[in-house]
Amino acid sequence: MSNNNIKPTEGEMEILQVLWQKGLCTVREVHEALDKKDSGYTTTLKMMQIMHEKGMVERDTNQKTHIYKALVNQDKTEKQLVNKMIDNVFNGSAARLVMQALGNHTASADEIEEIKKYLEKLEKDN
Amino acid sequence: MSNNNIKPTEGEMEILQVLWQKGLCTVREVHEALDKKDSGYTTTLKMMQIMHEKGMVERDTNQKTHIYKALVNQDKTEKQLVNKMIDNVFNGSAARLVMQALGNHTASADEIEEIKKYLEKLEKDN
DNA sequence: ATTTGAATACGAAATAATTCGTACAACTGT
DNA sequence: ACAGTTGTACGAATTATTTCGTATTCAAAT
Repeated sequence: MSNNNIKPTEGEMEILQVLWQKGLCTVREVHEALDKKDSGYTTTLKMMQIMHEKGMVERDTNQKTHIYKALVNQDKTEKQLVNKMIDNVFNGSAARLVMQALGNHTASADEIEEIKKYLEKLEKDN
Repeated sequence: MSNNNIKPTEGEMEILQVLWQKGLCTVREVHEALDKKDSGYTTTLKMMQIMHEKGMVERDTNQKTHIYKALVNQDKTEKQLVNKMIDNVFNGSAARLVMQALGNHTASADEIEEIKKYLEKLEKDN
């Protein structure tokens, strides 16, 4: 129960996405990765500053151009969001979420194989 | 591409949840199903009125006590939200979402069986 | 008929999230 | 040294969402 009951906003999630993927980033790198034609550079800057205040990211301010890094844990955050969706949208049924996810965004044959393996492993562990 | 690019808010989702499950509902029924000690009856009422303006629900106003019914499609909405999460949180990988969902909210043995069947069906259809 | 309770309508406050303008600081190249 | 460019800081406007107070309507029970 340690620290985070963090609930990133949608905009924050987009930024975290980039930080998780790239590790260390300047604001500009993040902004470009998001290539939002709809919102300006200072918007991204501001959001990252707010995330810093909230303790979601840390930054190195030794250089003029600051370097940001995610502090919130990716796996934990993903779990949180998925759980929330399961409760919130699928009335607690993980299975329903899974089927919706697969029926949908059609997973490739490889992905399906991978998932099957995963399921077998889960069954063994019970 | 017909009508909805609806993006229900979190509060709206909670209400839709109830409507989908029960079919027809009064405001009070919805409010009670949500048993939020934190927000009052008129809040739920107002939200449902707004949802009506947005065309997410319809209502029968023949009686004093209005009867609401969801207009947005459950399956479609779920798909939308799941897709969004896949893109937004799992960089496009449905498989990653699935594993997160399973590893997590541990699905029962029955659920796992069900999912396996589903996967086999998917494979045949390719 | 009058009171009481349960409903809706509606405006507006409170809160949260996003967006941006503008000022100023630091580096770059001339 | 100075102009131009790129960066951060920060307040404030905008927009979205949630919440509620208050007025009013309707129906039922006294």
